[in-house]
Amino acid sequence: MGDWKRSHYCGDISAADIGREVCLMGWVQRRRDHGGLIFIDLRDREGISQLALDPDRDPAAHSKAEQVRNEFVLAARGVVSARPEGTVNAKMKTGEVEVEVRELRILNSAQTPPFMIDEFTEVAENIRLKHRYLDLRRAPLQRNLILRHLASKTVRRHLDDQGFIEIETPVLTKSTPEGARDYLVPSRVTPGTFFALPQSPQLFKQLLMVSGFDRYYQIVKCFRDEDLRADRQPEFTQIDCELSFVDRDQIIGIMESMIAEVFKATLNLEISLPMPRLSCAEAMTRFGVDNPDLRFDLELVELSNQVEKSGFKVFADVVAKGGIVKGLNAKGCSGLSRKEIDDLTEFVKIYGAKGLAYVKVQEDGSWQSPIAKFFTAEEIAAIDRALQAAPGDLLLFVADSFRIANESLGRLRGHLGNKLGLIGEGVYRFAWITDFPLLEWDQESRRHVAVHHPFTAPVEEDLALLDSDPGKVRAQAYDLVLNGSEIGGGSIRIHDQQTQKKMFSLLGIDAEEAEEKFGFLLSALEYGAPPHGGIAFGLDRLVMILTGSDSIRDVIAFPKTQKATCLLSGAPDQVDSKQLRELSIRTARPPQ
RNA sequence: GGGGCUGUAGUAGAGUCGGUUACAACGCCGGCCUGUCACGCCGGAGGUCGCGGGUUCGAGUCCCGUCAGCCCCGCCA
Repeated sequence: MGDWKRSHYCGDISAADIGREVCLMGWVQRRRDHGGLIFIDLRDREGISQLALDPDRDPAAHSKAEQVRNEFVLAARGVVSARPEGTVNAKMKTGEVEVEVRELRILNSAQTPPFMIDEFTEVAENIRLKHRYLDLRRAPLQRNLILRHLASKTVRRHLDDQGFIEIETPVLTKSTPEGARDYLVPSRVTPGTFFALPQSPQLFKQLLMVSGFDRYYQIVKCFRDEDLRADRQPEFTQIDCELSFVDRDQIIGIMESMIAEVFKATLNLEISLPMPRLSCAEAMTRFGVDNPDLRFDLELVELSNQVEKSGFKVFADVVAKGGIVKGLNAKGCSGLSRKEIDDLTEFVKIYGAKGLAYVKVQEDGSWQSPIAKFFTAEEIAAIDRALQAAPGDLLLFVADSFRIANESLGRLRGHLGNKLGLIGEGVYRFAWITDFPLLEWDQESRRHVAVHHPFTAPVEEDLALLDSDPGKVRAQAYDLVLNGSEIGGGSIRIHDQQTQKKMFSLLGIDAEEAEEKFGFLLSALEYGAPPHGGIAFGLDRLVMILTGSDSIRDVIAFPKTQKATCLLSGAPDQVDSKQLRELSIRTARPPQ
């Protein structure tokens, strides 16, 4: 660069700078060589400016420009000038002006990149990931990561304003039972033992409350060794918060105003507060899932009463055995083809449903359906009434256990919302989901498991039920759902040792194991633990929604593939046998 | 662990019923061009059809396996 100093970002020069001498540095987006005149579009993170090189005016700069290729790194000194009449480019932010280059320096050359650094070229994701540093040069990912920064910055400012203190917690910590599979790190100093990477800083932030920090937050990496999805990476970032001497509503109030500020700062959107709330039970009843997408209706209706005495054995038997029948009215969809309905049937089978019954409501209001013949006129009228059926509608039914009927039809609801175009662009619908059950019976392990986590406090008036009917106990837990995606969740925590011990025992963790795995927490609870609670938001998911991304990978600088590998660095990889010896590690199976 | 989709020049695609030398575009290289802006025109180079096996006189195409990427189920307190 010599003694040259950049004066402006490429995207930042405008008509106000006409006549000014500038120095730009950036990458060659494009060179247009007219034999005489050469134009170069120079790009940096803020945008693109056109360099004009005239052989008559500056022959030295012009001849240097002849060697330039895409993605070369240039420094250009010159004068901002108005483009001649008729050559203004209205599509460009800087399209009114150009830089008449007086001096040009090639700061670095570049190989032809494996794909074009532009917005027009679609590239397979494995190639993008292998050359991630080039993909990150492209405008969409630049935009996403800059917006992510803006979101983080807003969160920090808001929480600081609210008296939160940012405190770091260990990344090398202790593996504890419950929850996701841990990533483990062997200890060299204590052979045969392992650290775990945190699934969340849960216990440490509670200990910080015991320490009296009162309001803590951290934007922090968390690690879960589970299979990946479009919205799940093995390492992800949480906005992690914990507060003392507050109740659920205070936490919700602080957090929803934080989220509203993030929307204001990133999308310039006003979110109306307070955000709506739904009990978990109501969400299940109306939408079949505990993370409903509220951007469209298509509500589910339970029809067990209407069909339990019907001649349609599939429905009647399910109800007789304690299951339920639920229906949903796909308004105006009676025109769906047999193939399309078969596809919907396949869709619900993914979630364990055995089938999908359907009714097309004809012009005269009568049913066209394989199951119509099993129902009396009264039953048909009752079902029509419950579903508010009208000519042209398509009624869909699933009969199964409570869990499967709700989940399969609830997922189908989401699928139809997309397929039928019921979801408007730029619409954001929040809901706090509250009153989750504390515990859930797990068939496989024949025990109760925590719905949220083992440190969640029961609703006070349900405390007595802990002994008599633990499945009925509600938790002081809450999730924030946005457009059908869970973007955050938290709870009021247990702050007395006796309740915490009882909770462990309900989860089938005996006193000895509780002491071994969670002894440090149990001890801390004895030394004046304040009432406290908190929440954690998935920053990646939030930014995914803010940027309209289909994949979490598009909001993470260096993401992993579905097989949890990094195509850029080649991680994970074998290590030197000396490293393994030092760690007292021997592998049972060679890598394939 | 399971279900599904995809894989053809650097990139993204076409390739019919199995049949000659695998196409055109963008990019790349060379030439021409003094107001373009995803510049234009002319010419050129570039292929282990993911990999392995099988069927066949003959496979990019059919079959089996395998690898990789993606979507989903399970899993994710």
